[in-house]
This record gives sequence, structure tokens and C-alpha cells, in this order.
Amino acid sequence: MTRPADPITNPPVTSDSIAQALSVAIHEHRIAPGTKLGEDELSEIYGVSRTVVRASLQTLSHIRLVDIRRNKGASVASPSTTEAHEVFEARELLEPRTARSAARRSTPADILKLERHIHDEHAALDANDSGRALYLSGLFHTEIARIAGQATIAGFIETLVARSSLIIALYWRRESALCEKHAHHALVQALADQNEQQAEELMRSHLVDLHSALDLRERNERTLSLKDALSS
Amino acid sequence: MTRPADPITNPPVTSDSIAQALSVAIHEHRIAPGTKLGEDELSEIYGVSRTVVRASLQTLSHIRLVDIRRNKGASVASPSTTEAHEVFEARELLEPRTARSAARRSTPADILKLERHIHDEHAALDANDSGRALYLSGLFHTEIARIAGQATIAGFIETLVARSSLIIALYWRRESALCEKHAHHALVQALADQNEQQAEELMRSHLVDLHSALDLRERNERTLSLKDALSS
DNA sequence: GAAACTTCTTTTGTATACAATTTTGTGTCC
DNA sequence: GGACACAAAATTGTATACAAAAGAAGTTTC
Repeated sequence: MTRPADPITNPPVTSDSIAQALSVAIHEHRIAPGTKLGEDELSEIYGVSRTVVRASLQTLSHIRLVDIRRNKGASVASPSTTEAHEVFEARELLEPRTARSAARRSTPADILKLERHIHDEHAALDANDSGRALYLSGLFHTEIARIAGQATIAGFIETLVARSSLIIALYWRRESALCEKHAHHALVQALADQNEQQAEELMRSHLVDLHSALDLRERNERTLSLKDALSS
Repeated sequence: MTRPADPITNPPVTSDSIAQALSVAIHEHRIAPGTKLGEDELSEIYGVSRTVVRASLQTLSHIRLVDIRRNKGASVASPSTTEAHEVFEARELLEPRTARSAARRSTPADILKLERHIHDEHAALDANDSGRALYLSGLFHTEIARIAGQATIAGFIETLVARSSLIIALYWRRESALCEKHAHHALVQALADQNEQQAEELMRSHLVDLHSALDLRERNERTLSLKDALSS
């Protein structure tokens, strides 16, 4: 009952490709934080055995997109407000310095790639696909880390961006519009100019803006929200 | 043929406990970088099936202590000089700031714990168990991150410390003695005094010392060393 | 003797079977 | 009707069986 594995029409389904697909779906807010990810369910969807599915879930749990609890299975992670602060504080520590390095090392090809990223983001927004726009906006940040040539730090930022997506899903304030257009554009300009100081400063303020656009008032670690919701 | 699981004499063997055991063994340099970690071999040693062993190896590969290549299996990672620089640069970015936070937040109980750590390190050194001393010295760093109350960053530092252990196994210069005693002791003093500035500065210089005690001259990513070794 | 081609052996990848645990449903008692 | 006990179903954890790939050894050919 295994798939014929026609490499043209049917790219092979590996545990990595499943992790990737789930990761994108979570980034794009098509799967909400807290959603149960049953093994049988996923193995049915992807046409592989639970063995493979379990490997992908383990991968996702290591970047903390997914919570695995023994005998309880996997579900999409649901970061607390404390964790949310931690994630953004970590980003504020890592990314400005990384943007500085990126400004020093960026090539014209890098700039072109980033501009194309921004263009795609705009297109997604115009198509009212805010989930996709958020995903692309995350890629923008990891791409800058990659340009900085610090693969290790880039890996950290990748996980932080992933968790940020969950945090935004949970705590984003409706009032504040997600207007990253200008921030990202200005950053690319600074990188193109190799203006290290400005790149660092723009990244810092961009992250502070994001952080403060979250509603992170303590709600007892998001356990009472159910009670709140039903107390009407 | 499963184990009776007497919880007193036989703590249950989980994939986490295997990962932990391997991690310590690697930290203590009882398993060298590059060593093949066969699944059958490990499942025999720990008395569990390959399923469980595979899960632990996957865990270790996510913190980059282990390299898994498809159809080739797992082996202890062997970081290149480039990766080594990256790891220490990341540490130099993260840890000084973290030490500063730790100085702000440390309690007398924390200080006591750190002092006990240092004591254990000395004991290991006196017993000529330099592997154990290195492992404890790594724990010292992750403990400080934990005191800083940034679990996210602490997690990053944990993986950086782990990889540092591999790097030290590969690139440590014999000439320079591993004299962390004083550095660690001075750091604890700064934390006890809640002297943020000094804690940050001591951590930075400690890491720079470590970094510069490595022999990271390019050797073509450590591929020629075999040829070198056989050219006598 | 070395390169290239066959087996044969070992090792990893995946599916499946079964055991252990949690969750859900049902009936009983008060 | 609600608290409890117990049985049934669903889900996860682990072992094992088999398929696929890589590595080793031996054979042929030049």
C-alpha cells in the first residue's frame, strides 16, 4: 500500500516535508494554537505511517511549535504571556546585532531577494491573505539572519520567529494594524546602504513596535480565558 | 522481554534518559566527535528497541550534538572551524547580557548553588577527571542563564555549551591550561554583589579567553587531517 | 594489480502489531 | 440530577517484521 513514488508528480513524503507543511500551516494561522494533532489523523492525511508522523511532530516540538506531553499526544503550542515576553526579549537581543552584521555583508543579490520578499508580502496583503503575509514577514527576518552569515544564530531566530507567529495569533491587538511594510522597506534600504548603525537601530525599533502591539496583560497564563469566555 | 520496571532499582529507560546519558558522555569526552552511533548497538546497551533509540538520537541531532544523515545513520557531531567560531560568537553575544540579568536577579540560594558547582569542578579536577570538570563547567554556564530567568535564551545557551564541548574536544590547544577556576569564582562574586556591569564584563572576557584558547586555523574543514596523519 | 561488476552482509527506513494509558460513555447508587 | 465506579473506545508508546539502502567481500575482466 506504499505509494509508487513517482518523483515527478509525487515528491516523496518524508518526515521533514510533513514538518515543513505543518510549520507553514501554523505560521499562516490555518491551524490555531492548542489544536490537537492526532497521529492517526496526520498519517491518514499524508499517507504515511505513524512512525513518520511521530518523527515530524518531534521535530516541531524541538522548535517549540508543538507541545508533546507523554501519553497525551501533540498539539500546537500555546505560549503563555511570560513566554511571549521572553521570545521578544530574545529577539531584541539577537536581531539588531544580526541586522548590523547583515548590513556589513549584504550583496546586491541579497538585497534583490529581500525586495522580492517584500513584494510578495504586499501581494499577499492585497489578496487579503494576512496569514501568508505573516509567514512571509517571518521569512524576511530569518533571511536577514542568513545574510549575516551566522547560521547558528539564524537557527535561533528561526525558532523565535516561529514562536512569534503563535504569539501573534494569541495576543495580537486588533486595534494596531500590522504595518510592517514601511519598517521592512526601510531596513532593506539600510542594508543596501551598508549602514550598520541604522540597520541595527531600525531592527530594534521594529521589534519593540511588534512587542508593544501585543496585549500581554497577565491573564493567569491564559487558563482563565475559557472561563472568561463562558461567563457572559 | 520488556523490563519489569521496578521504579526503585530500575529507573525507567525513556528516550529522554538515553539522550541525557549520551549527552553527558559526549560532554565528558568519553565519546569522541565523529563516533558512529549505531541503532542496534545502542538498543542493545540500553535494553530498548530501536524505536526508542531513534527518538533519542533525533533529540540529540536537534541540539546538534549528533549528526544524522539519511541512510547513513547517526554519529557524534564534529563541528568545523567555521561552526566553532559561530558558536563562540553566539555565546559572546548572548551570555554577557544574560550574566547581567543574572546579577540583577540572583538570590542567596542561587549563589550557594553556583558555589557548590565550583566546588564540584575543583573536586573533579583534583581527581584528574577533566572530562567531568568540563561537563560541570558547562552546567555552570547554563545555570547562570537559568538564574537570569530567560528560559528561552537559557535553552539556546544550553545547546551552545553542548557544542562547545565538541569544539573543545577537537580544537583545544594543549599549551593553554583550562583555568576556569578563577574566572568562575570571580563571576559568582560579581553575581553575589549584584554588580551587573562587572558580571557582564567578566563573562565577556571569560568567553573571549576560551575562544582564543582554541586552535581554529583553517585546515580545510578538518578533512585533510587524515591525509596529514598518514603522510609520515 | 586495479577498476568494475556481483553477491552477501550489515544497517537504516517504514509499516504494522500489540501493550499501556487516557478519554469517553454508561449504569448505578444516593 | 450529580458523584462515583466500571466498561468500552480511542490514542499513544514500544517492539518487531520487513523493505530499501549502503558497505564489504569476493570475482571477473582488462
